Amino acid sequence: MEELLTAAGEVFQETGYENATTNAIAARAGVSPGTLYQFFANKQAIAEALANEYAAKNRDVHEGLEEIDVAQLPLHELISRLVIPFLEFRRTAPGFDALFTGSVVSPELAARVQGLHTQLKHRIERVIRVRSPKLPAETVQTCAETSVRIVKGLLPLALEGTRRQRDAGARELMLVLERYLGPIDEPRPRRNVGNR
Amino acid sequence: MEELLTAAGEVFQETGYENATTNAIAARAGVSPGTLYQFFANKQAIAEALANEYAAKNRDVHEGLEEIDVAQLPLHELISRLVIPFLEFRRTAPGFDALFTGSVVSPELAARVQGLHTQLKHRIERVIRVRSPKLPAETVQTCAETSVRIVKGLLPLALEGTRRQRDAGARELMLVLERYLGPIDEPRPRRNVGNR
Amino acid sequence: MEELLTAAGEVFQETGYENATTNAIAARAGVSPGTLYQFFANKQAIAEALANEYAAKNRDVHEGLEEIDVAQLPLHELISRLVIPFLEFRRTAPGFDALFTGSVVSPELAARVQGLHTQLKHRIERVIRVRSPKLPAETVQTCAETSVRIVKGLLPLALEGTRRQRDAGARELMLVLERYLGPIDEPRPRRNVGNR
Amino acid sequence: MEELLTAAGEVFQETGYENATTNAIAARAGVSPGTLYQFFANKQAIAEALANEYAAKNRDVHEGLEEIDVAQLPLHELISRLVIPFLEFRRTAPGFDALFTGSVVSPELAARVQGLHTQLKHRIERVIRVRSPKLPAETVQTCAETSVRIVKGLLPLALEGTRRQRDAGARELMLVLERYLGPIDEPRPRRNVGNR
DNA sequence: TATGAATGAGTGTTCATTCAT
DNA sequence: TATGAATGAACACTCATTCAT
Repeated sequence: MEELLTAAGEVFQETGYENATTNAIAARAGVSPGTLYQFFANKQAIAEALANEYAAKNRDVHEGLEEIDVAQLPLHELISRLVIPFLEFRRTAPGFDALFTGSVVSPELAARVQGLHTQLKHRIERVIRVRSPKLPAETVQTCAETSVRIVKGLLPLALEGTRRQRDAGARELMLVLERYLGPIDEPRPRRNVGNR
Repeated sequence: MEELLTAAGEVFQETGYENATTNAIAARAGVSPGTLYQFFANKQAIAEALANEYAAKNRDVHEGLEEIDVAQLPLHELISRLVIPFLEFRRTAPGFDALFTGSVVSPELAARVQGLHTQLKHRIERVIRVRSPKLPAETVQTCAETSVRIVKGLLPLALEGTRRQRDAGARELMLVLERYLGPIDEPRPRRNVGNR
Repeated sequence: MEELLTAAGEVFQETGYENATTNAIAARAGVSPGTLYQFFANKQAIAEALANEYAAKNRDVHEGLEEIDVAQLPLHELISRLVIPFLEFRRTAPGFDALFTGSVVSPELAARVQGLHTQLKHRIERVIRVRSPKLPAETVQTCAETSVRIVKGLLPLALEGTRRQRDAGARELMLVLERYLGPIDEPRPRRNVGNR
Repeated sequence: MEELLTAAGEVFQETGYENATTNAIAARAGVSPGTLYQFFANKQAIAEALANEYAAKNRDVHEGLEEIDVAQLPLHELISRLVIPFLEFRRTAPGFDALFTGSVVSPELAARVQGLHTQLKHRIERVIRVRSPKLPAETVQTCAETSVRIVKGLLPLALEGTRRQRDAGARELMLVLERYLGPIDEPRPRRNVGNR
């Protein structure tokens, strides 16, 4: 039930995964606890389903980004085009952080949540490979992993506080990425630009 | 009791703050639950004491760093001297992360834990001010805050996995910091070096 | 749940409020502890609900007593009509005394329990005012308060022991009240009796 | 240790027997819990010893009352001479009521406490026998028992509240006793009084 | 299918009691 | 003898989960 996942996301955000009660989630969704357990085997399954939903949403986040843009956009702008939609997605995914940064949850849930991390990392790997094709595979992986960690670490800055603070946070996040990735970035110049 | 805090750190690390039981902590420390409650008023107090202990340890971490080094060392080396002792400290502080990234804890505990963040931020602010005295105060603060977040985000990379992975993680962390801070860094050259 | 209050009354009677355990009450009622807590917020709430129930029962105890009887019945008989139903009620209110004479309970519970005392006192005040309308208000209050205390003090005599002992106790209680209230009692003779 | 019993009396008064903790009693007496347990086998034993002490004190309370006074004093005055010293004693026996009216304590403690009741009853029986020697033994016992209960019931009125309230309470207590015992009282007039 | 009352194991915490010093 | 740190059984209360309806 979509209602249930939405409710779960809200409750997770408010109280954290551990402190969230299944009864509270059911109540928030306007159903009885029994109903909840007809859709989800247990509390953990709710979190897993939520993580899956977020992963799916997340997958669609960069759909608008054409291959050619990835290759030719200046790094600064490319990062904008990557980061801003991601932040937008995060703003609509309550409870994401509660799962993402939650306390030591069970291994299965951790793995599921890790999926979001991996998903993001793969996307960044692809971008780097396109722009810097000569980079050794291992370096690409490291850079992608590091980039994801940077995003994770700076995310709160870009999501919390006033509008102004959030904007500053987002800019800071993009700045860090730009400075970190700049040295390994070798964008191919647009041909028509090169002509002139 | 030091034993109890150690035990608490371990249990927090293993299960997270919420899932840790006071009886488990007591058992780990080899005492009865009653004994635990002679030292700490309640579960939260244990976490607060632990956070305090970590803060104290953390304060001592950079004692060996002379003012003159802060001013004159090449950025790369300065970062080493800052990050490596910090990583060392973190390796001896089990449960630090369970508190640092724990789910929604009580405001008091959150404040106490936040103290660790602030402590680190202040240290970095001082360093930046010494090296780049012309930087506006606000920029200094932003850079420090961002640096702390970078550290937080990349820390797991430098603490988990095999020896080799951890070393690579630590190098990556330092690399990000160097690239991020490099553009604003204006170290004064050593005079005697300049003379020759 | 009525079952639970009954069980609570019994357990309170047997062990006193302080020593009664919520688990024991639940077990006596044939339910699990969790169920108990769906009806009552905490142990104290059980006692309060029980006191309320007793207060409600107690209110109904003298319904059959007509105003005209209060005014005209000989004192001896009036006291019978007041005391005997009250004793009857007490016999069906296990745990009443455990609350009434319980050790230092919380203020709220004490107040609730005090309500039973006050209720009884008000009833007696009304009776005295009807029969001795010239008595100063303060005297009425004092007499009522004293009467309640007498009842409280002699109640065990009328409720414990063999049938014979209880009957004797009840008579003794009524005797004390009669002798205490006799001197201030000025019943109006029935008119038709007086006329002839 | 006298200190310990005094402390126990105070703590019992403040919190009731059940809620009193042995540690609190020891602390109040300025000794360690271990020391307490060298004088008393357990918490109950403290209460028993306290009851014993009170019983001993209580025994001495009416020492000043000569046989001849008992026989010849007007009832009103005799009651004064009995009640007032008793009230005085109660005022110096903190915790007496906590035991006397405490929740359902263990049978042994109840018996010990009952001793105080019995002691008082015997004293009243003797008084009644002296003044009304023709009364059947059973009646004497009943009257004594009832008198004790009256005292118990009205005691709070004579011990609590302001000075004025306590005095009024004491008077009311004596009034009830006088009215109750008056009808069975047959004091022998003083001979020398008859001469004049 | 949806309900929601019922469950009961498990939690944080207390306190009468002990015993090594 | 006096200590007081340590004990651990027991309590009030919670909540993920079940199942008769």
